Parts: sequence; C-alpha cells; structure tokens
Amino acid sequence: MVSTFEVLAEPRRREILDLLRARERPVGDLVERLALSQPAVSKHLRVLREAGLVEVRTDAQRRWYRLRAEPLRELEAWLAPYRRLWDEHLDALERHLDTMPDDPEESGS
Amino acid sequence: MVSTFEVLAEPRRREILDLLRARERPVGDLVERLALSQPAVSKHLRVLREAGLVEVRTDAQRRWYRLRAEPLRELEAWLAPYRRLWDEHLDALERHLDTMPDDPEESGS
DNA sequence: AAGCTATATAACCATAGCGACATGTACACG
DNA sequence: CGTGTACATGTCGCTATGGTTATATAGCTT
Repeated sequence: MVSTFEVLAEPRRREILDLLRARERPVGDLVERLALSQPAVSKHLRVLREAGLVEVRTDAQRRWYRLRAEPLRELEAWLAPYRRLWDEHLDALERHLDTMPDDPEESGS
Repeated sequence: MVSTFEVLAEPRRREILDLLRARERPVGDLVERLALSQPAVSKHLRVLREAGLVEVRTDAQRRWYRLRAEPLRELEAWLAPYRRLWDEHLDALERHLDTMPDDPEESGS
C-alpha cells in the first residue's frame, strides 16, 4: 500500500486530481489534457484508485473518474500543527519590523 | 530541484520534521531517534535543506537543525481548494441522513 | 460474428531513490 | 600535532517508479 503523500508526489497525479476537481471525466479526456500516453494515464489512475483518491463509474466502454477528497484529510492532519508555526514566524517578523528604526541604508551590502 | 511534495513523500523526512517541530536538534539526536544510519540521516537533511524546510546552525562540531515551515505553504495552497470539497461531501451526507426514514432494515444486504 | 472504440494490463527499459559501508573534513583537546 | 568526535560526501547495490510498445478485455455497432 502507498501513502497519500507518495501518491501526491507525482506531478501528473496532482494534475489529474486538479482536473477532476472541476468535474467527472473519462480517461480519454485526461489523456488529451495531460499530453501523456493512455497507458500512462491508466497507470496513474490505478494508483489514485488504490489510494482512494478517485472512484470509477462505468458507462458502456467509458470509465468516468471522479474525485474523492476524503483521503486528503491525512495530509491536512499532518499539516495542521505546522500551520501555527509559520503563522508564529510571520508574527515574529512583524514584531521585528515594528521595532526596526527607519533607516534602510544602515545595514546595506 | 525537488518539489516539496516529493520531499515529503519520504516517511523518514516527515519524521525528521516532526521531531524538529519540538525543538532544534543536532544530527546525532536525530540518528538515535530514527534508528537509521548517520549518513542516511545526513542525506535526508540535505534534501530538506535544499528544499528550504530546515536550516542549520553550526556550533563547534555539532550542526543544529531547525525547522522552516514556510515552504509548507505550497502544500497548504494546493490543498486549499480540496478542503471545501470534503466539507461539502460531509454536508451532503448529513443532509442525506437527515432525510432518511428511520427504518434501517429496509435497504439491508 | 466482425470490427471499432475505450480502457486496462503485461512486458520491458531507463532512471532515480534509499540504504549501508567507507572515507573525507572540520573542530576540540590533550 | 595527533587523536577523537560529529557530521558530510562518495560509491555501490537494490528496488521502485514512470514511461513506452504491444496485447488483452469489454462493450457498441452493423
């Protein structure tokens, strides 16, 4: 099994998800937009499927792929504790700038 | 150059960041806690450094590594549009459950 | 049933990533 | 100034991954 992080490491797979964010799409549609071979796209879709990031619906020969955002919560959860950190750093920077004297030439080069 | 996504695909690197979230640490400390060889850890640290996810401070022979959360904003930014999606889906589920009649036997098997 | 369409799978190749071991480098200390 | 400590870097082997080409599968269509 592959973690959500590894699945998203692939730029093409992120592109696919971005495309599916707009709407459900058949494979051929993705192939066109990604300028990638059909088997390559199918392979990525398989990985995404096994990670639960997409669902398929069969309609005659067409397979319509749809986004499933739920596994992205894992990302969200991991990221959460870091969010406060960059906020803190920004605050620190602001405080720093607030206490700076207004002589930009001073510390040059 | 390596994208933040690829950098975070490695479980060990996420572990390293998680450790650094608590406090600045020298390499040896990370080696102990990760049960990984020192060169392996150094290699991961190099990747993290080049991605701007950590900073080093030299103190005699020790190198103290510190977290830099800022590049994680890229993740955050990518994730943002998806966040509403899983919220929407939850809402849809809730609405669905609200309109369900209370006869759990009906749709069995 | 034959043939076309849409997609999946198989087989193969090239490359990259991660690990371990060995070695280089920088600093402290006696 | 040689030795130990703390870390980085080089090299190598293995495995995994992503791409391509060829082929299998499934469903219309006539």
